[in-house]
Amino acid sequence: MPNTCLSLGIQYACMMLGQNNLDDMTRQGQPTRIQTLNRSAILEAGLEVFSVQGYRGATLDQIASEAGLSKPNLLYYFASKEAIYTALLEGLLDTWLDPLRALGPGGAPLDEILAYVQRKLIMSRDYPRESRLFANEILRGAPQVEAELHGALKTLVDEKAALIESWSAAGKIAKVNAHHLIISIWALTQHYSDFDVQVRAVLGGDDPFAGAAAHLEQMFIGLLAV
Amino acid sequence: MPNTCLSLGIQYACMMLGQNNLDDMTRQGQPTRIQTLNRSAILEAGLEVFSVQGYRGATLDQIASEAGLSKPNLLYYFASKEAIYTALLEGLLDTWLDPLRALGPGGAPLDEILAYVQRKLIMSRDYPRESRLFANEILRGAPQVEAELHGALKTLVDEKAALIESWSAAGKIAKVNAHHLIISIWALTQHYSDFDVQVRAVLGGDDPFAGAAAHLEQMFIGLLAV
DNA sequence: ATGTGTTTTGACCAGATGGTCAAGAACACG
DNA sequence: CGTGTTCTTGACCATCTGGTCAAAACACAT
Repeated sequence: MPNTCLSLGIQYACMMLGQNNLDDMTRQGQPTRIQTLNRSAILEAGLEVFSVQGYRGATLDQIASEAGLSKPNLLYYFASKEAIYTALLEGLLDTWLDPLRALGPGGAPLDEILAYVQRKLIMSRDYPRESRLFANEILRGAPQVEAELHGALKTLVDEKAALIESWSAAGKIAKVNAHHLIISIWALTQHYSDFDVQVRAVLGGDDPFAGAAAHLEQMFIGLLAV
Repeated sequence: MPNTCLSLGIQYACMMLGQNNLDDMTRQGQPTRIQTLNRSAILEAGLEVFSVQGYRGATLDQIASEAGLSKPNLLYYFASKEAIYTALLEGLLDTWLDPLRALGPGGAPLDEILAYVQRKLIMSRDYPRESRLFANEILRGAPQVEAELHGALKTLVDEKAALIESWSAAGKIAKVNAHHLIISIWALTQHYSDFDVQVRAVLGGDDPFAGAAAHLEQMFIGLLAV
């Protein structure tokens, strides 16, 4: 049943761009066990390949072989190379911002920020491929996520920056430029995943993340303590 | 004179891999005016394209068109795509480390480090393409420069880290992990070029580098002042 | 076991891509 | 001007790459 458009009588779905056969099916009900399995295998493989090679550098053959599927089979589950990439990016920024969302007025200001730094560092340690995928996308000029950067990202950052600056103004932490503070937290934590091979070369045998946790804590205490 | 190997009687040169015609010529004397011009136009174009697209993502056609030359003409000056890329990377790490080399026992310890931070930030501002080229290479796993990372880079960093730790031990600056200090300087400064589009999205209209200079100074004074 | 819908794949295609080559155009220089 | 060298390019090639398709293989409910 290659041409679902006509054989199933759901032509309307085929008017939408970027569709593949599966989009029709999933619209009708739960994905099958095999669909769940293979789609996630493809996304996993795509993450592996895209995060190292970037969008243009990655090939469907690499992804297919990494996923243990044939290339036509890939394209049975995703309409195109771009669809795989988009599926990966979709929601990634969202997940990436979760640690920042958790920063709130609940605890002591300094502790809130230090906890954010550590959460972000742990994400770099545990999800380096996601970090690199994102880094590749930004290096290219963020063609796929630029809208989100100016939308969701900026909104959230502005909100959290306001909170931090209120702490600053109240004398609970040192006076800082809150936007640059947030940027510097990203820079410092993501560097340990994105530049992993350089960091490890420089450190010799030491585990980067143990030393990083201590160093970053020291940095932000020095910057923010009053 | 396409086949220089036989027509000039310098077969020995052709035994070396990666040679092109020009390598034979330049071996014999000064490059001509046109050679100097075109080679640098190609490197400039290659920098422009590789820094955004990465090695695999860049195409000879893009580079040729950016350089205002035909593709066969590119390959008259460089033996292959890889040769262009290698020529760009060659020496880049070296240049990249110049600011660190300049860090020495001459001035007041804190000033030396702060000056290094500012030099590095200025390089990010003035040479963002070089920074991104390097970032792309590292993200890929540094296939072309891994040897240099473990060699020249590590040696220099170890040397400067020892100097910084001697300052630390003498109580002239706070006690810090000097390796992580250097890494954090790289992370913070390079982030402003590599993640430029994200930084600008978050900051709105503000010039990133003005704010960055102040923020980084504040960070490292907070960390290092005794 | 049979039939229906799902999943998989070998063969194929068009366009892109890195690279070659022979011949012509431009140049340097006596 | 003439001539040997340097420079440039149109046409071409093999391979890679994203993507298509029809048919075969499979899963599974009845």
